[in-house]
Amino acid sequence: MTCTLSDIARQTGFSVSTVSRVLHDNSNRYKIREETKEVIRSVATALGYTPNKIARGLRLNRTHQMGIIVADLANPFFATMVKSISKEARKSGYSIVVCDSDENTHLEEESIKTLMENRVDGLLIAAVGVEREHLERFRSDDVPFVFLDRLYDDISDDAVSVDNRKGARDATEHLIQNGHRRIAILQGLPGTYANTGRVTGFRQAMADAGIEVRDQYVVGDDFGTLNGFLGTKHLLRMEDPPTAIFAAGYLIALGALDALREEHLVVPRDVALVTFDDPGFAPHLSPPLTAVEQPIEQMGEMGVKLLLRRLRDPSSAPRRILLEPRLIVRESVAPLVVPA
Amino acid sequence: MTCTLSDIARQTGFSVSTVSRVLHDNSNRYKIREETKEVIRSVATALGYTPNKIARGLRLNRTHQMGIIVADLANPFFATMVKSISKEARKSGYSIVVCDSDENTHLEEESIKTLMENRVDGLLIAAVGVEREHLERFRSDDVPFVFLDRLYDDISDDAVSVDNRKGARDATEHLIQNGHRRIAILQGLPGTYANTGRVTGFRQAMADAGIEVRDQYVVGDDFGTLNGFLGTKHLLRMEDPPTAIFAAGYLIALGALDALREEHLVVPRDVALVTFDDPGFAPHLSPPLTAVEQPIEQMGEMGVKLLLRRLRDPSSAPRRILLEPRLIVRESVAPLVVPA
DNA sequence: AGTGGAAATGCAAACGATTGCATTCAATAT
DNA sequence: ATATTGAATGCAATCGTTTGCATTTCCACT
Repeated sequence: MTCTLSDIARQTGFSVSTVSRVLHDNSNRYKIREETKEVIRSVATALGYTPNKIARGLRLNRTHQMGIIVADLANPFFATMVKSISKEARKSGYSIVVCDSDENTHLEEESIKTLMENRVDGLLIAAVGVEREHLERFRSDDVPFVFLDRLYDDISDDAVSVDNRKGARDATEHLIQNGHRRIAILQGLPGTYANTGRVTGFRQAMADAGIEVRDQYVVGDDFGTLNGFLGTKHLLRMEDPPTAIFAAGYLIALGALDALREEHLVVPRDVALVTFDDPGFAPHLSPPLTAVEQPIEQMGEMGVKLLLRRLRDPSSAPRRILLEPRLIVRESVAPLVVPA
Repeated sequence: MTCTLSDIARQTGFSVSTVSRVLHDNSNRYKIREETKEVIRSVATALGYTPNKIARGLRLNRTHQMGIIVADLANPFFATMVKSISKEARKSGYSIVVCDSDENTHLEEESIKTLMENRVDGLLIAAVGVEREHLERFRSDDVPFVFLDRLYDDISDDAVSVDNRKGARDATEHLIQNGHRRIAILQGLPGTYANTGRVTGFRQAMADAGIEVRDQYVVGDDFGTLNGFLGTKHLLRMEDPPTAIFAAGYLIALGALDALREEHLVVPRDVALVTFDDPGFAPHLSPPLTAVEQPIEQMGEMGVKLLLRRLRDPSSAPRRILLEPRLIVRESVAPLVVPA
């Protein structure tokens, strides 16, 4: 039996308007006698009044909900991101409606449609990232989008991501500084924002050090574990195998680790390994994995802030923010020992 | 410029009622001429009509949103659960509003309040699980609760969890069958539903095998990594250290692994290790970890189903479902070799 | 021709809030 | 005494739907 403003009005003898003003309007535009405020407030708590955001949303055209779409909630990366979004959104009185697109463009489109029907005030989206036509179709000035993690180069919305190039460069330089020259990269899905950045950073670091990157040292085509496993096996079978490997994602690194163990190679003694992305369990692997940590929480937080800013000031210029990742050195890279 | 039913009505010359019936009512209670249906539908798509669920929610007193509260979204366990909830909910046209209580009773209460204000149709909650008074306070027949994973023994709502006792028994029996007698348990937070069940299962298995469990073999007080680390260190310092360890959660197991490595003990040669909970990376640890896998997806799915059933039929008897976990044998347990 | 009934559609109230524009009343100023 | 003012409150429209109850039209049947 939820109670409404008019229930309180009836009980107190005041009008619905007055009750509404006492309970919800904190701008001091209306003068209400202290005494009546008290009466109304006490009756409200007595009846257990819970404001109806649905009704308010209809009237004000603001639901105080934001929509979130991520490509895979079961991925700790996105889960952590959603957690930080939730925390930041709550601070401003927003709730989040979460959708999982399951790395599927069609479900992504469905999700957008649903969120639009729910009249969310804005949308944070970590897009699947291959196609984008369906995104354009829903762009409207009414409901702002903020892109997270997975960007499109020429998109004109607010966006937050991580400097993939920088992270990859740092990781690669770390290998180079440890004396490695024959360095391979296990890449993710070609054409995606993340992969392109990471491969580019890798190449830059190699070029800066004056090392040629051999074509056969660039292997893989997917961010999954199996790809890391197969890619590593492939590398190890070469007549001139690499002494160090840079994995473009943590699942890839797990696959690499499996392959190396299966070949009875010890990390870092026989092969050095660095990975992009630093999942929580990385310190507990053996050896603890050297990894590029992404500022995930910060990304979620910034995303919410950008969205809130746009809701306040819809005409402000869109911003694109690149956060800095950080190389965390643990024990999976050792100086190269040159065979005597 | 979102378009409404009345925009379509104006364009087509029909009344709002008729437009509404064509676009949303698929019960054949009203007869509408085929021809007018077509006209209305085509104008609707031409104008890009998006139904306003807020308005509809107000009228029908149904938002088609369900609220989810989990204790920690960054925990892969809950992330996976939310993912499966999202999938199952979408099938029935429901969206999910997600809150993270951060293992904090006060935030949990706040979350419930927010979700109530949002007028979600029902609530799925993986509770923090120590206190419960705040939960009772919000119990109402209007908004049904379904408890997930973390239950209270005497609660009268629908609930789904996992058979912790059975899982712990299976794990312990596996150790016993491998010849172990001196078996320790690293427990989680005492007093929580999960911990109690797991400890009980452990004790049952030991009792059934006629092995006495020594008090000093039951250590720990928290589900975190540090607790696993410290607990293991403690066990290893004993004059009569255990030959096998059962960890009540995966973070505990990670800590145990760290401690064992630090002591230069090799799993499973020197110490056997089983854990409750089977995170995705368990197969990639060295050694691959033998673990009790929980049917997480199924739990989310069942939770949604229970909630939907109750929404359809509010007076049906509450059900409490216990799902079966499954021991996955990998390589962290070996037969005990008795020193000659 | 009159009646009954079905088919097709419209009217208007309701859901619970917000808010511009009255209205009432008392106090102060002229 | 009257006009002016401001404080305190109420009226009623509005947001976009849904739906019970008309209403209109038309056809079939006696």
